[in-house]
Amino acid sequence: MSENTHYNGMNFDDWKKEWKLEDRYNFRTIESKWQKIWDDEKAYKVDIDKSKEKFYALVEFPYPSGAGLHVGHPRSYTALDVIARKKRMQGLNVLYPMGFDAFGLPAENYAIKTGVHPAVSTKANIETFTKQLKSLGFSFDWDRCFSTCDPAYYKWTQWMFIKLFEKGLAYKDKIAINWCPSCKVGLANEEVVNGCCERCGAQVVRRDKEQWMVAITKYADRLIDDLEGLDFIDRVKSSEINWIGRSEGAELDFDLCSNAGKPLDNKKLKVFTTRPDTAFGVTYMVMAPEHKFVQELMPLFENKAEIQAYVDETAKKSELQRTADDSKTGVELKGIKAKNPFNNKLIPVFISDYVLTGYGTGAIMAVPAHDQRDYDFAKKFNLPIIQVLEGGDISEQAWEEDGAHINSDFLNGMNKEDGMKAAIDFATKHGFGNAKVNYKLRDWVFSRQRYWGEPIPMVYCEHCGWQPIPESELPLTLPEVPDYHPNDEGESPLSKAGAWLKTTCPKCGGEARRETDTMPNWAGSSWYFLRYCDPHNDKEFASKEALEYWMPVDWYNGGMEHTTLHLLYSRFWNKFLFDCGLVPFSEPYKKRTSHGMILASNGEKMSKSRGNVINPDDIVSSYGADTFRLYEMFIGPFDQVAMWSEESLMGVYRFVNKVYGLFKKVDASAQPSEKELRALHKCIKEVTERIDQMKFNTAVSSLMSFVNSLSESEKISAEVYGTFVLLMCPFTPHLAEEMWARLGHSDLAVKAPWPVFDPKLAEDDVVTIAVQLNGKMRGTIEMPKDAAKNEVEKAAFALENIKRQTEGKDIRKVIVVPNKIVNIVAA
RNA sequence: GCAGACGUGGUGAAAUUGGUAGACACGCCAGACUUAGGAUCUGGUGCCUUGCGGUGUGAGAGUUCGAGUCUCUCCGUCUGCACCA
Repeated sequence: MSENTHYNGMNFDDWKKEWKLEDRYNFRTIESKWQKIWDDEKAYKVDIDKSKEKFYALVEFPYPSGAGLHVGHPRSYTALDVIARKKRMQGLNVLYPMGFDAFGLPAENYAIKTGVHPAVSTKANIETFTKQLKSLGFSFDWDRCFSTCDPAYYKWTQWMFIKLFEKGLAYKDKIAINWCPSCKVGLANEEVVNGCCERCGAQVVRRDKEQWMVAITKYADRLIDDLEGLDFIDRVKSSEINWIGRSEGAELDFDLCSNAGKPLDNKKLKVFTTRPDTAFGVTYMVMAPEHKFVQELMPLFENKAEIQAYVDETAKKSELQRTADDSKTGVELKGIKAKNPFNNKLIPVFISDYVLTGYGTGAIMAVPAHDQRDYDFAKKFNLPIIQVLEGGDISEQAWEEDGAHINSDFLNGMNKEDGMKAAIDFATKHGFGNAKVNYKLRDWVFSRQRYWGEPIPMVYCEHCGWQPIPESELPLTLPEVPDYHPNDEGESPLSKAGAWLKTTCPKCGGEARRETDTMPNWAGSSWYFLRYCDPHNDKEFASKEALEYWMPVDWYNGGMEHTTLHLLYSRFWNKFLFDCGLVPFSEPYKKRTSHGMILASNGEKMSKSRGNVINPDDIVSSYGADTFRLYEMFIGPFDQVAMWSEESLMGVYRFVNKVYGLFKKVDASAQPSEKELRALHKCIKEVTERIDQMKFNTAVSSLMSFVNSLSESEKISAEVYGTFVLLMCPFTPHLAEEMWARLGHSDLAVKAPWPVFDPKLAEDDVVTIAVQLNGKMRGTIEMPKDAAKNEVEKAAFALENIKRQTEGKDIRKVIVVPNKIVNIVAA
């Protein structure tokens, strides 16, 4: 494209003449014009350039739903677009990519309803999303766009799964999983919200199933510890730490015995406790009803029927029912006792659903004096309560605070720290326990009984067990199936794929059967940021050179709701690849921020059912992309929830029009006044700083203030207006580009250098100093910047108000804070 | 219960981190103008008071010459996790 195309070869004055013909701000023409030019010129395409500093800005790629883009998406995308654009103008080599997280349930459910292949509907949705995103003028490098459902992409997702398998981190296990009876699919813990399916809201039940698992728990410590050096906002860090839930304590073995105290063979009840030092207060034991000992020891129990009935009842309960009711129920296992290894006392053993099978060992030592749950249980079943920590009134409730040890033999008198150490030492010495760290985090359930996901590249052979398919057979593409319904037995639609299922064992060559489960949609998003570095590579998932240049991500913005899902998974995944020597950094993201949700104007969540959804397309067609972008940045603090307001949007629209209209006053020959220059440089300073601090709302207010300050100017110099236009560019790139061209520039505004402020001009040379009397404001004085203290003091006392009110009073003290305030203390 | 965030006009919010509270915008009031446009422009707008002035950042106390900001106590809101031993 020739240099003059966007300027039609005209000179400045000709442009102005033509412009007069179109007095109104026609955003439709302007925006589509510049979008086409940026597209044609590939203005945002980047390549590795080692002479330049890189900057990798990332936003969470969307799931291309049939509903199209939501107003929440552009809040995040515009914010990082502003940052990316500014960094680009500041001379950095900026990677700002976009793609699609395209596997997932909605496309599959749509297929079940309509018979349309998910690949077809997904492709159509991606086209809609792409069009919508382009209409907003984001500076994505579209050449790097891909979808997680592209075989060329998921080939590598499968390849990485095989790596996980080879390193023993992916394994098949029969576990009680969270089963959604409505979606007919197993869910990861992270996908269960209040005992209900995150997607459909149905109550989740427990179900034993063979599942592929990924051993994320092996990385639990590193996922916590490595947060330390990262620039993540606090609530993200604390959520991750909380979710991983590390607690330090001990594992202790209690011998199970006959009523007479004779130990049963190989039946040691292992418990996890964070307070081994309270062991002298243990008065009974509790196992989860699912604990394997319950069935194994069943012949010994005197009340078999009662026990079995309780076990059955618990199994029927949903997670929600089980946690909603905190009244304590349970059954004693009559016929056995446990022996407390600290004092050899025999104590009763119970089963109760307040003990969870999934945490610790599925059994606890109960210390009713110092744990409210145990206390409630003990009261209900009339069990003894022995206080072992001083303090509180245990006739009322459990004492959960610290106190010196009592009734505890060799621990007596010790504080918590010493007691813990002594108790663990004792257990270790006598061989019944050791220090132990426990996590709430569970291994990642990686199987989904669904069609629209990456096939798990594994085959099962009678002789050789589970084997990965050879790398040469990747990608293992999704087969066609007659229909997409999962069945009630929890078999994936892939089980209907006929001939596809049969294959040979890569190890022995014998008959083998393919895995029919697919991966969760979190799989593809766990490494997409790596692929952006080198998206067309068909030899590797990304070249070492590209990864070394672009990684880590410098700034990643996304939703809070992904903190314990995608963010945690992808950090784990990256660490795993790092351990394999495949990526150069152990943490993928340097900085993580999170945007607040956009609510409807009444403060409710936007939803189809409430009918209060704002469609970005409507806003773009009524007000233009620039107004939309600028409004979303102005709406309020970026990290907080905001309410949609059409009135505020109008205010921003007026401002955009005003900036456009200001061109009328632009005069190529006008010299900027000092006042204008000062206002301009102050604006450059503020906008620059505030973008970096993510204070977009006040950055916009700086732009508005500057325009207000020009209201008295008859003529505006082209230089001042041009600089201002560049400051607008990250927010309103189309308008900026248009006005930049009209000023006679033949280069693109989006490639122009970011304005730099002159510190001398950015600060006022005359300051207004407040004058206080005994801390109360009594007036202001105008002084040159950095005026001498005595001058300032003199001016302060010269104020009428001060003269009058200090008359006859004793001046005790005068505090002068340079350029800020004078406070006179008088009595 | 645990963790995190927060509480400022009629509304969304600012406040250079201890120094003029309410920037910027919405709304409202008054006026100007018009080629009637989703108009635009000018001025005003925390509360009480005719004025002088007083008062004001959830409540209360403290530190300070000076507190929206720091400390303590209490009240309230939102978000995440939650029978996690």
